[in-house]
Amino acid sequence: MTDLAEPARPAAPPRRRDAGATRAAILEAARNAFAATGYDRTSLRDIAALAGSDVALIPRYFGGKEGLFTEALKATIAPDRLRDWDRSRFSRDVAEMMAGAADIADPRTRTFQFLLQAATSPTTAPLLGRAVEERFLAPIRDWLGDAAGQERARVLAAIYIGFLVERLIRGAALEGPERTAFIERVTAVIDGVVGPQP
Amino acid sequence: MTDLAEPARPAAPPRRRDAGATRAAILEAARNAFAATGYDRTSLRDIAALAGSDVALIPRYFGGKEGLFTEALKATIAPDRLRDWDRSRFSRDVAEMMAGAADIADPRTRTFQFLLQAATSPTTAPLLGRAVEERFLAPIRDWLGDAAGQERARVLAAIYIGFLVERLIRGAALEGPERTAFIERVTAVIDGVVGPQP
DNA sequence: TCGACAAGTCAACGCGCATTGACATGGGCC
DNA sequence: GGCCCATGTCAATGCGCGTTGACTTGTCGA
Repeated sequence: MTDLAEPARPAAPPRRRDAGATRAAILEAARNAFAATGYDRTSLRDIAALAGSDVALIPRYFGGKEGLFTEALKATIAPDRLRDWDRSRFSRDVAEMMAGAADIADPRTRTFQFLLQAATSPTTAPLLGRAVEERFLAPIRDWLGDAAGQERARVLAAIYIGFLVERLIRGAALEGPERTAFIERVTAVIDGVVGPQP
Repeated sequence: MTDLAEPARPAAPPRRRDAGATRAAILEAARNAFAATGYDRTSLRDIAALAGSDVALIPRYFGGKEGLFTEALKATIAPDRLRDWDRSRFSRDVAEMMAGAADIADPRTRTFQFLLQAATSPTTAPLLGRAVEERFLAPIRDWLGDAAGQERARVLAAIYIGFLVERLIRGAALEGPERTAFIERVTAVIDGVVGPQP
């Protein structure tokens, strides 16, 4: 984590004493750090350094590491929704997204990594279940808009999750003809589930 | 982890000095413990207690925690059954396996949990990647036995992982018509990837 | 039977961690 | 302008971890 910890924010506006801003900075740093390295391998010292803050503030503001984690999880689950996809390009868009590098810069990758970390803990797994329902299943279901939408949405979500995990494991991005073939294949698979573009 | 550590093996035959058996007991305990709580949250002391053994033996026999984990992974991802599968029933078999994956008593569930845990820790993800390539992708690739085998195997692996995650998140086992519909859908998806039965 | 060596035990070390409490200090309010 | 509480700093504490090395004990071949 030391590589992440160093620069913090080189020429940041010298934040003055502002508990709210400090809290927010810590929370943002926590979301990134937890997503990148997981709960156990992320130390409060890392987060504090990343936020340009002091370690001791974290137990004080969030009641401890676990408190910070749950709050970061809430902040991650809550806000944005699935963007509006063009249905005629849906499967190909999704396939290309999946083929993309394990790009840490992509906020979707970060979010997903974070959520998946949460899935392995019995205490946070229900949170993930709710997040998936809210962020994936419901929008896709509405979007499919037919009777079988529920179950097809679930299959689609599973495939989506599967490819993201696969990317997580491999680390490297797909390139060249391998990438092309991959996209073709995934497009076909998704079309098989949601139906080809009408 | 203390709840796991206590009983060890109540009325087990008093194992005498046998390095092979001790090694095996440690490995078995490690597979369970890693699957249940993940790499970071599992201590060697937990594993040793679970195996009714001593902590110091683990670095000695396995070269350290990572060595133990790698070996446990290898023991878990065994390609043994794959070659026995009847190709004409392949997709349906896999689909049914996925439908039953939430059953805690099923040893396959432990495998799933183990893999998911491994995927979400940055330390273990590369180890998992190597193990999956060697023990999962390569056999399936050979089994499919055509030029596109590599990429289809990867797609299949991703789908497999995705459904296991989905099952783990939801927790409850599938029942009745929901289960039937699930199996039908997954079978169709897999057929779409590996090709329908020839 | 007995000695040698493998197998198992035990205590200790160093390390990194989260957390604590005592201390310094800035800035809004009278 | 000066108090005083919210805000931030710092050093110290205790704990659990993986790992090490010196030790004891069982077992098997000569």
